[in-house]
Amino acid sequence: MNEIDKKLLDKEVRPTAMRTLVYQQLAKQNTAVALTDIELAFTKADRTTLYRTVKTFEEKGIVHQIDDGTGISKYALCEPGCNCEIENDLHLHFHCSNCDKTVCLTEHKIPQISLPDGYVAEDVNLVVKGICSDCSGS
Amino acid sequence: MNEIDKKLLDKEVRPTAMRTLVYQQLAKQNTAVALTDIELAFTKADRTTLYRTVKTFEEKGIVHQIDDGTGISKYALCEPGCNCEIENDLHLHFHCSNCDKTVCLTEHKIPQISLPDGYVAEDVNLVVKGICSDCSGS
DNA sequence: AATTATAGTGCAATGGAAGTGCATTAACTT
DNA sequence: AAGTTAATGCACTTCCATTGCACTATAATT
Repeated sequence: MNEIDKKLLDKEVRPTAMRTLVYQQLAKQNTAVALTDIELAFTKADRTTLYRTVKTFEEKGIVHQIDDGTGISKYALCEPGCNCEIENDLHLHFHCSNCDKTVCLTEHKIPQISLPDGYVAEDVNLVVKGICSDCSGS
Repeated sequence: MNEIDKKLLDKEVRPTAMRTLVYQQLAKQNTAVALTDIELAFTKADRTTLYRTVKTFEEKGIVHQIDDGTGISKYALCEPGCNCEIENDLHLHFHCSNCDKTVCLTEHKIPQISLPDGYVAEDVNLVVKGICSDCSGS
């Protein structure tokens, strides 16, 4: 059994051929990808399957969903350092308005936020928009 | 001429009847509203008109658009303290996962974010999700 | 090994929101 | 009042997310 299947099993996801391939594909990326991107990579598979595969991954904590403000959900593998479910360990995301790519800045943690009385925080989402290093040419 | 029309003119927006009404409606809210909400408040007006009205307001700095992660754009009037266009003066938003309302926490500014080399920030969006004061019952 | 149960996949269709083109109407200008 | 420009309403399109149902593959049971 390969590494990926072990990881899937570890997260209580049955490692089907499709799921292994999708995981592989996600692991290749250095940016967060939209469902459409995955679709393009697997022209033979159905969109619904990919959709549900990613949803399953998300529920089981294998990927995290990113809302970068484009209106299109992006997904990225949860890295070892990415404990999405643990508060105060959330990283921020950067969306480049030039190349339209979204990257996880895993090492950049979101600072503690103070809220007014009565507000209970459960999740924090921080997206910075601008020009990424590839596009700024520096 | 009433107060609202003065404000619209001040922002270089011609104060039509529709626009004045939409402004009025937005001023009534204490939460950010979706286009659908505005639509429901003006059943006689066309959705496109409301859509374009809000777009115009946004372009002219009368309202700001909020992406609270639900995938539906919300809008809220820019308050005197809300200088959306000026960087580092962005406030954060809170989305209640119980009542599904989004509020502007105008007094809570977003802290300065440090980015890796080559990244240029143009806009920052910070949304906290959780339970609002109305729903937490405290 | 055959049978049953469960989970995964593919196809088709729906729904919701955003956005566009064009004709009509209202509002300003001279 | 005539002409120009902006605003509005209607119809339509597009895009992504999501669901229902049938079919297939996988795992469990006998």
